[in-house]
Amino acid sequence: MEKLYIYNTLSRSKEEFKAINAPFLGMYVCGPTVYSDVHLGNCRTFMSFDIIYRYLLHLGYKVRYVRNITDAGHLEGDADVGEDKISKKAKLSQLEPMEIVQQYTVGFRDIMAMFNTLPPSIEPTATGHIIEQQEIAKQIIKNGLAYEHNGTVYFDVEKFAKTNNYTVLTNRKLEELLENTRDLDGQEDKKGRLDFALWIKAKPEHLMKWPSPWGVGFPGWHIECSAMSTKYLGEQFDIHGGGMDLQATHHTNEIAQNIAYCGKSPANYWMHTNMLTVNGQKMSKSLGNSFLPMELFTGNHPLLTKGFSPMAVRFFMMQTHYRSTLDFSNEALTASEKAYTRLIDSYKTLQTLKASDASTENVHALERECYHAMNDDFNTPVLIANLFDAIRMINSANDKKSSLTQEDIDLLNKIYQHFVFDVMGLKKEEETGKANTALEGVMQLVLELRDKAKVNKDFATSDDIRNKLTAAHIQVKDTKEGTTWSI
RNA sequence: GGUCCUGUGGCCGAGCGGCUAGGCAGAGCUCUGCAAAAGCUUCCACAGCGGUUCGAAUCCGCUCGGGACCUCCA
Repeated sequence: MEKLYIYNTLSRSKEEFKAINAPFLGMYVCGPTVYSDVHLGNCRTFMSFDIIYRYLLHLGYKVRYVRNITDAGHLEGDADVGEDKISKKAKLSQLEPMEIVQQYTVGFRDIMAMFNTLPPSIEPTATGHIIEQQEIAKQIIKNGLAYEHNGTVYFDVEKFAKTNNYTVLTNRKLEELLENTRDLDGQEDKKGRLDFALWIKAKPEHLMKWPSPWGVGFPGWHIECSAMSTKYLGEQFDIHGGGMDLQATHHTNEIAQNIAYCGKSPANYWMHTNMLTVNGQKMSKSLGNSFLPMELFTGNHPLLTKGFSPMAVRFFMMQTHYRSTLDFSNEALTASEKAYTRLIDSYKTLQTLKASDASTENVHALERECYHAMNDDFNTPVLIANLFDAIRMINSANDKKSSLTQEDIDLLNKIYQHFVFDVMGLKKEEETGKANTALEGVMQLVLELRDKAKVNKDFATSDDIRNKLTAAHIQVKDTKEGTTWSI
């Protein structure tokens, strides 16, 4: 079996993947902060890791995939002095913080399900692990790498950096970081300018707070991931992932915390997904250029001419490698939608193919190429290019311009099952149910009437029916085998 | 200011020393009552200038763009 290569941010190169304890595999991905609707950029990250998760499963690994829900501790504004995002939203909406959390967690899961991403094995929350976070903070203090001041616990970055490489993930020099860190207000309690909070003293008006050895407060943002990854995956596990924007601060601090806590760097492979851009600029909440998934599905957005189905969007995302920026536009989406439709239509054609005695195509080579693409750091764009070769084979055979043996047809079916449905997580978007059954009947009737007109050479009538169906978004195709329709 | 990424045809995007990426759009042909679909063929590239090399989109240098991170965001 071909080896799997993964780009590791730690080494800035592709490395052969070796699981610590195969076939078991632990993967942690930083999840969303549930204080507002997920925007499309988050979705891209989670879809990328969904493909990675699915491919690892396909390869036979027993993956424990942990993706947290940040429901406390993530601050608004400047480090350590801003307001907790969820508390703030709760105040604005006059709701309990946990009502905010519930609302957006449910919304997030709904959207993820629409995109057909598999749920993680464990989806732990920060508020559910306050004790664990305090325990880690205590141990880091005990180990001499954190200190308490006025009810807030800070991580001592400069002390840590004396014996450890604090900037493994970014390759920056500590001195430069120290020089360039902006002066922030209200942080006179810190010893070093790079120090970050493990535990933050709560002001009286703060809504989400818990008792601790240092007084009433709430956890810092970074420590939740250290606590939950350690709890569910152990002190060392295989893969840690997240968006690239988390690399320099969140993940850097997470590694420092873990090492300060137990002397071990948490993950062997750090994977970072690139950003979604709009007109070349990062799509982000703060820039106000973000898209909500629902706006995309309905087409209710100034930059869109129409709505796009979740599967078309998923396909669109996969046409770009996860480490490249993906520029988002109506035109690009439209192109992907058509390509996606061809991919699925071709699968339907495959089900009707008749086998020949001899084959003119090398389907085995194609399958190898598909694996080769995915083994090369999950290269979905190349995988898709290969799948379009499969489409060509299927359509050619359907047109009797080439031939496939039954074995080839079976293998093509297997390729579709493995790569299109299992790994890429695409699915046919055909509604089933009563409404659809009724529509089937109506369409059969309409097409019969049209066929009669055609037989009578009454093309005016047959074209009229077709045009009106087209206007109703029903496409009619006359093939040699008869007339087909699709929505 | 620092760290890093990036510049590929009308658009989106792979490739990262020699071998057609792919998709969408465009053109032609085949099929067809006409369409559509499908198939085949085809047009359109590697920001610029130098260098290394038998050979560079791919490596190196410079120039000019674009972006990310260093403050909240996946």
